[in-house]
Amino acid sequence: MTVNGKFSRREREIMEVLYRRSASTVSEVLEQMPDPPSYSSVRALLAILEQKGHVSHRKDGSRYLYTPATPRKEAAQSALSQLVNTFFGGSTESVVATLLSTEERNLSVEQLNRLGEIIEAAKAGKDLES
Amino acid sequence: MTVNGKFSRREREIMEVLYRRSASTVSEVLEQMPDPPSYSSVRALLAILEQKGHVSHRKDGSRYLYTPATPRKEAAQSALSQLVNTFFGGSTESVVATLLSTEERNLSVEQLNRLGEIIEAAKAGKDLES
DNA sequence: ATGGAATTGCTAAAAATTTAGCATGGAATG
DNA sequence: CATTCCATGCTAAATTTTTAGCAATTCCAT
Repeated sequence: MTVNGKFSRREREIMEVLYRRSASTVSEVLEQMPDPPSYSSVRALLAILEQKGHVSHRKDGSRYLYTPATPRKEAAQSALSQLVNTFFGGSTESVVATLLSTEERNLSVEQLNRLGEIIEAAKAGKDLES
Repeated sequence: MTVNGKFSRREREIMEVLYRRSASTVSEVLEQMPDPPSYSSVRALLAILEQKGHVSHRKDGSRYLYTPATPRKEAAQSALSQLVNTFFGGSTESVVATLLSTEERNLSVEQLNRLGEIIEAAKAGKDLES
């Protein structure tokens, strides 16, 4: 819900940049934007986002560094559940399957092994509960 | 990129509903919307989305059934990569880890087993390549 | 058939988003 | 220093999004 919520198009674009890069200056945000607007626009949008409480800034010399107000981890979980629900009917399995099958993301054997371990660990955790 | 792209807030909300439910009438979309606008608005937005090529409609008796133009599977992959990149630095492992930790309580041992199998299968596929 | 309910086609207006640009102040450079 | 470059504070305007509502049409139950 966090990067979805009620953001406008540009607001969302900016939030995404901030989550990809963490603390960023206006110019940095601008550079990372697709179909980038003017410098002025980015500034205005950041100000709005700040006023709404989604972003905060601190001074770094003469310019500002902007960061998302809600921590990446939290936002990530929220965005992930949202996505699992809209596109995968809430099925974690489907997500993992898709994640592995997507060609671009061709995983090495080592990576696959680590994923296996993650799952084993989860199973182990499960056992403790019974 | 598909449910992100350049959608406005309402457009995005509507697309998400359509991906959750596939073919839907205007009223159905309306019902599923958070902080729902008027019936009129939904109709207008659907018309715009259609004109832009993001949804299509067919007649069902006297009303229209709307569906997303790009198939769910495709949109899902696209949205997933987008999310993996913005929040997880492109790391599939992190995503799986988060997926399991967020819903660990809800995943049964059987589900975990199936996930393990999915990974084993991917490994097997890998072997064939060498 | 007939009245009511639901749905679409349109058009116009309200609201929100997005953009532009001037004025100002600090930092860096020569 | 003086000048140039960047970055900010503001304000106003352009554009897009979002909403509202009337008229016409179809469907359904009475």
